[in-house]
Amino acid sequence: MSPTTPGIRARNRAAIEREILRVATRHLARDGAAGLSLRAIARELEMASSAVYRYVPSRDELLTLLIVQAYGSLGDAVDRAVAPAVEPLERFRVVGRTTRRWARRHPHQFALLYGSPVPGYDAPAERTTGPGTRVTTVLVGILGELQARRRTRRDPRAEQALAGVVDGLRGEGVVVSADLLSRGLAAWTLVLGAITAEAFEQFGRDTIADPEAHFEAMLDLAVGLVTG
Amino acid sequence: MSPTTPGIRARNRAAIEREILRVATRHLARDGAAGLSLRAIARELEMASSAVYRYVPSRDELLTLLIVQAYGSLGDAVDRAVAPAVEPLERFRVVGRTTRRWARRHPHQFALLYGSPVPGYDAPAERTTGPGTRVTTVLVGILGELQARRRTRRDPRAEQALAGVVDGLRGEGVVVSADLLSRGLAAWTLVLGAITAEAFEQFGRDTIADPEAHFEAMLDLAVGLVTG
DNA sequence: TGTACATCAGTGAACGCGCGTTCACTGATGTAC
DNA sequence: TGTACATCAGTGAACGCGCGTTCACTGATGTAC
Repeated sequence: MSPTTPGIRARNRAAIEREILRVATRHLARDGAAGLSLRAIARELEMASSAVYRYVPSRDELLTLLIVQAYGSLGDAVDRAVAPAVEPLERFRVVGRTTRRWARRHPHQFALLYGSPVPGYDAPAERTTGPGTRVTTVLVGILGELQARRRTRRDPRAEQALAGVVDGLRGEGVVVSADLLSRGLAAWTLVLGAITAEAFEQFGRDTIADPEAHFEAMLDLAVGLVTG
Repeated sequence: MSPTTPGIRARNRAAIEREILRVATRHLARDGAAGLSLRAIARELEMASSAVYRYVPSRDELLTLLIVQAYGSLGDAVDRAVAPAVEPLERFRVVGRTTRRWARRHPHQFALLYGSPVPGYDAPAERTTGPGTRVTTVLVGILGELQARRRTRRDPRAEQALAGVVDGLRGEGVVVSADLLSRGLAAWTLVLGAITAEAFEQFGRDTIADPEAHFEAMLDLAVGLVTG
């Protein structure tokens, strides 16, 4: 057996690793991050709780894996939904709608990424920031396109607030003025805020009669922020 | 002793109730809602853990008290900061700034009110919605004033999305069009979203060079949403 | 092809921890006559 | 003013639960010669 093809042990290993992650994802979806328990996962897989440690070094590591996976799931959904040919402002709407739909389908995952920090856990930045920037990258691409067909306005305060980011983006080949970036951030903050408000019921249950229509209204106003 | 003046037992009781709430508030501020523990509070007050049950019927009840208290604390801060005479748009800014300052000073309280739900606990609506509407009331008042000096625009989608709310407000003596209410909700969603993003580091640590300037920029754009 | 050894998966018991809540009980404080 | 009784605060032990993690050990799988 050549060393590149994995033996059955390695394949079993990979299969069980997937099983663990699958069950963990289900538990996360049902009970939330705070309720995630290695023992419960082991019980469901009918292994001794100690056996899980052959595959996952600790509960915190597992949480990190789940965060990475959640970012991946959201990133995939957005990438699938966004067709690059479409007009940038419409693309922005699609990103917003897709993120909202994803959040509604995976509320605990959404809370894990965008909600209060999990008590007793802090995400290792070096492993979660990468997967976390995929949606941001799409949004920044949209801003870059918008900038190209726009005359640059100066906004000294935005330049101060976002010093460094504008330069950083230019280093990645995206030219965006501080003014437009500030507006883009506001637009996305509004969209994410609307999703958060809905997910966490910040305005009370059943206050808003038609959540879809309300979200579309928020999207329009968000678009107005970047075009204005 | 007249029945209206409380005896020393009652006064001791009230004092100890305050003590418990004080310690609970400190623990909440330090460890967050998920880490709140009756036993830990009892330990700090040097009483048996069972003794706490003479004052607080359960952990969930205590959490409810803390939520009510947090809403009160935020409401007080906003009321203190907002002088009714001031121009409404400036008042909106003051509400935003005050809420942000409060959130930065009380991050765990903020998470309790506006973050992910506490696992295993759901707030009894009949006791938390009242205290939770104080900031909203101020905002609605601002919208009412703005409406008075504005010609009403019709927005059928907003009317559909917010059916009931507009009528409900009118019942409380506040006349706001669905269009303006929708814009006001967007503005506040943007402000709250910006505070949330900062509190939960949604855009990564240290991405924004000058958070104060950034927040002011968001406030300006939020104001633009209601005037636009 | 067969044998000796190394690697690995998985077990079961244990450590040490913390939690919410209940319950029978003691002793002090208040109340009614 | 004094006495009998009721109320209340507080105790300490216990129940029952769950958790993350470690460790010595068994038996199967893979590897080198």
